[in-house]
Amino acid sequence: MRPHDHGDCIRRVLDEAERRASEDRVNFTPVRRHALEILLESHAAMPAYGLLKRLDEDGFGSQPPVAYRALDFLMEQGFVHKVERLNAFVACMYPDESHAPAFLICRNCRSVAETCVSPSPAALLREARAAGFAIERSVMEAEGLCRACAEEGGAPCR
Amino acid sequence: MRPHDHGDCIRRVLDEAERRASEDRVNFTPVRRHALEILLESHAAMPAYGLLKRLDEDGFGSQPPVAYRALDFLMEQGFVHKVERLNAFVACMYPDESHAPAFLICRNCRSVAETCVSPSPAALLREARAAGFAIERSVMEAEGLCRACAEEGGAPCR
DNA sequence: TGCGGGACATTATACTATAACATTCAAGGG
DNA sequence: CCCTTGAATGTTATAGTATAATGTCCCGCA
Repeated sequence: MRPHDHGDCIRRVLDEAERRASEDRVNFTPVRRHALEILLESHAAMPAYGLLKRLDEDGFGSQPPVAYRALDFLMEQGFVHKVERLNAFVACMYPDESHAPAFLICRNCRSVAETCVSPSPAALLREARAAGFAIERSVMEAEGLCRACAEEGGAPCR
Repeated sequence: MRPHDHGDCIRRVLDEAERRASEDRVNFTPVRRHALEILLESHAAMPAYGLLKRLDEDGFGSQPPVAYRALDFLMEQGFVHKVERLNAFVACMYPDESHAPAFLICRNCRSVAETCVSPSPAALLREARAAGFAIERSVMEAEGLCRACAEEGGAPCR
């Protein structure tokens, strides 16, 4: 992950989410908003039970459905993606664009860089058409080493 | 999934696995081989505990490590892939080629068609390079409706 | 013969996710 | 104003996925 002004980065996404939520008349409740804020704190993927722990500490309840319901909502709205490879969740960096997310997952520090590939890569679309398969969503997950971790023990990405 | 001679399909993959295993001097033990056979029975993804049940019925033991150890081996050797989206496993249809697997996952019948995309799609490689990220493996998972299920209640794919 | 390593057995436990049902509360129609 | 309705949340229980840790067996080899 390239260094960046993370405060800006959070604010930008949060504002966009706020805007989209009110526009779509969906209910951006405190627990949902706070869950998104927590996920935005870093670009690392966070497990559901990690999020739950944070939500609990902040007074939102301690039972699994608290976290999973917030996550379900945020994913439906496209504010959060699940990184299947890690069974963990990250805030979407492009909440304003329709896209098929692609993740660069660092196996060392678990940071997750999201880059969008076009809705679905052309090669895959071709294959799918040939097989008579109708793609509804797709995701790409690549595992490897991020720049910081490759630079030998460099500070973990933020 | 297009109709095909599944007997041939199984034999072909099993032979190739056998060949590769002896070539690489790895130990293709009965439980490992049988696990692969079970996964080859259909192109649907099978959960670890489903595989475990089958292995148990066939006399290979009933504890989770039985299944997970066999799966770990088969994945290391590239004979089996994990479909993260389903927490389930499928036999690889291209055990003789190095590839980044791409899955077309039917949300209705859970059939999984594997198609290989080149080691990593060009667009993603470009993004990764720009971010200083070194990709080690990647996978693409697309969800949708397979031909059989799209043809309204058609027989589930085999 | 002894040793080293891979495979397997066994027990226990950690982690991930959802089902099912009760409660609350706000918006809208009669 | 009251009632209905539905979304959001609270609460309890349980299902499903995966690994840790330790010990045993057996085979190849010095």
